[in-house]
Amino acid sequence: MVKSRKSKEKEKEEVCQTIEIHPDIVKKVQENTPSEESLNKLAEFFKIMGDQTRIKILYALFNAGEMCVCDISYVLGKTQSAISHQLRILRQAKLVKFRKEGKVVFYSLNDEHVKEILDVGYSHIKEE
Amino acid sequence: MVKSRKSKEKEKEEVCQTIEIHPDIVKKVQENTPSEESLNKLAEFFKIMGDQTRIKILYALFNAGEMCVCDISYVLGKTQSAISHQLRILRQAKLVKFRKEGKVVFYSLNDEHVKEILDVGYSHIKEE
DNA sequence: TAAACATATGAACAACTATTCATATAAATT
DNA sequence: AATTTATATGAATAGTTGTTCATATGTTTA
Repeated sequence: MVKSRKSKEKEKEEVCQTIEIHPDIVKKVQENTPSEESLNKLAEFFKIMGDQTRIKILYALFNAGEMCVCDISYVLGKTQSAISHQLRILRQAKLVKFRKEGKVVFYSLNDEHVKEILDVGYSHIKEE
Repeated sequence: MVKSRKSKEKEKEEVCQTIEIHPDIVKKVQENTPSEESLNKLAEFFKIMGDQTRIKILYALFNAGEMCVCDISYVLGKTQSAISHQLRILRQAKLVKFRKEGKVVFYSLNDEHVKEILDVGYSHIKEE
């Protein structure tokens, strides 16, 4: 069912004419791609990192080590409510952990990866 | 203006009573945080990674090396239009590059970082 | 040059999300 | 016990985003 348009080059047959696709490429891609569930989780993870407020919270926690909600609100210039809502999301994603001391709740990064990912992202946006 | 509630431990004064914050912590965070512009770009970058379709495209390109739009559509089971729209976003973010050969447009990853970031993200979601 | 094809794109719509506002909970202070 | 303080959370809203549909662009083939 596959019609290769050109075979000048050996591996260049993945052309897509009349809705027919070269099966080798398709197979290769399908085999090496993580499961649907993993891809879901991965997208979900990046989605959580993809918000300015949350990025700022993560950077603040990295620099301070540990901060209470009120401090974060002050530093970021956002309402306590907005910060609390975002902290809940970060908590559920297990990107931050917390510790209660009386009324005050201290948040900190939960994971070595978080800074690592921020760094890789940073070096990407800083390149050119 | 700052009232430290407790000084049992030296560095634990970042408590936030009556809207007053310990200035040392605030200063430290403010000095070490990337510029507003960088944080914007960073959030924007992660936002782009935070979509299942786009993640799948990136994985497919990584595995195949190079793919035309129609191939991608077929592998991901999405319409050509949906894929084209997402490719435009990936293009604008410089995550993919393209090469035209007649009618066909071949896309590939533009950046070493892309796979690196996918990997770091993957190892995060695979941990527990 | 007309038809077929691969890709791109604008508009519309539905789904999602971040913030605000009001209020709840829970701990500390008076 | 009542008040103050720190944080959490539900509901409402405004803004954003991904997909679909229709169509445009540009290339190849007949």
